[in-house]
Amino acid sequence: MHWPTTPAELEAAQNELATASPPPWTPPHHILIGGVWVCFPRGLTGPGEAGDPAWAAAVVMDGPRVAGRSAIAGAASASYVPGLLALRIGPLLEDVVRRLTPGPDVLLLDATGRDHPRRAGLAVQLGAVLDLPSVGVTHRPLIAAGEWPADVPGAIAPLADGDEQVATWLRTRAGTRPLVVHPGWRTGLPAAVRVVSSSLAGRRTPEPLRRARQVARLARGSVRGP
DNA sequence: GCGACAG
DNA sequence: ATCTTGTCGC
Repeated sequence: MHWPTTPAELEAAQNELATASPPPWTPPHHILIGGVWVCFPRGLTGPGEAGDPAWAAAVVMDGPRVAGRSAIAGAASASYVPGLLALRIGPLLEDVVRRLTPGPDVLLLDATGRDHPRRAGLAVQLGAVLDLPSVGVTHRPLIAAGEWPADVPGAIAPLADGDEQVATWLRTRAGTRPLVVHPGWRTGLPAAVRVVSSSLAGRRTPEPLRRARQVARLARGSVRGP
């Protein structure tokens, strides 16, 4: 599988992914959890465009330890359009995760899964491309809706598109906005929530994502934005 | 028509 | 995503 380069091609790939039924994955007691992140120049505003400078980083964690990391400098392959995020950063994400050693058992990324116009957000697609269980974590849903959970760590509340639950709010920390957890490739809601909950390290954001963001920003360094 | 819209 | 400012808590 490779990355589509046009909206029509991506939509076709998403429609295919929406009906895929890969073997479900259940997290074992001890797993390596990966996180991947892409950052852009400071000062970049709006949806951006193809060719925007970009830095991607990935980390793999063994419990509290960073077992491996990778980073690359590259360019966005398209502007950002809701529902078509893969066109912008799909290739960068795949590239930087493939350079990660050791390889993770499951991958976290900032993207939706089934909370998507075609039920196949980037969290699903990247997992499929890499043949790796994946979980999406976002600040807000793309199209799903649902009331927030109680202000108690671990509390969840459904996010639905019509009558179908496609993701879940998860209160990772009291007094802070809940995150949206998206089942991705080979993961269901219980597995996705377990993976995220087990990687929090007392923070609002899963540690693999925080560390990947740190590494990406470090790679960006002091490069000036527009 | 208008607003909303993963990053 | 990124920026800015302000506020609160350790």
